[in-house]
Amino acid sequence: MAFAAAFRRILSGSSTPSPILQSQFASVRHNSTLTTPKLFVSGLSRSTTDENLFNAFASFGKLREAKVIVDRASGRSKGFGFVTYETVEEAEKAREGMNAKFLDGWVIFVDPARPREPLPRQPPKQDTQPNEAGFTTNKTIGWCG
DNA sequence: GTTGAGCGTT
Repeated sequence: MAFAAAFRRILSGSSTPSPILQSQFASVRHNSTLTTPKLFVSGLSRSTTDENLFNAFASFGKLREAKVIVDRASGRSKGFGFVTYETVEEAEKAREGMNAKFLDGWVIFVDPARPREPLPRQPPKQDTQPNEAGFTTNKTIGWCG
């Protein structure tokens, strides 16, 4: 029975509203806007396909992509998928509207997806630290004879 | 045939 596991997942509390644990992606802020129109939907049924995901999230905005990740080896669903909207507001509405909701008999969890493709216009600001200091090779060794 | 944390195949 999928309902038992679903309720178990509800009571497990995947979205724990801890004010201390403020992650960049694991935060469920009711008043904040998402930074990406891409949503990560987990808790899907193993029978849920892209069409089910699309039909479940199509009511919140225009979907660019609704994909359920299926295992290439077995060809079945991995139990999670991704939903991409046109705008982040739609994604936010979808997240607030579909988080911890039922889909195909299972409770799904909607969260902002992690950036899989690094934007070519937005390079990760990684400051290159010049490690030149502290490694001055002392060639004052004149005793090597 | 089946059992539940997670971030995908372009």
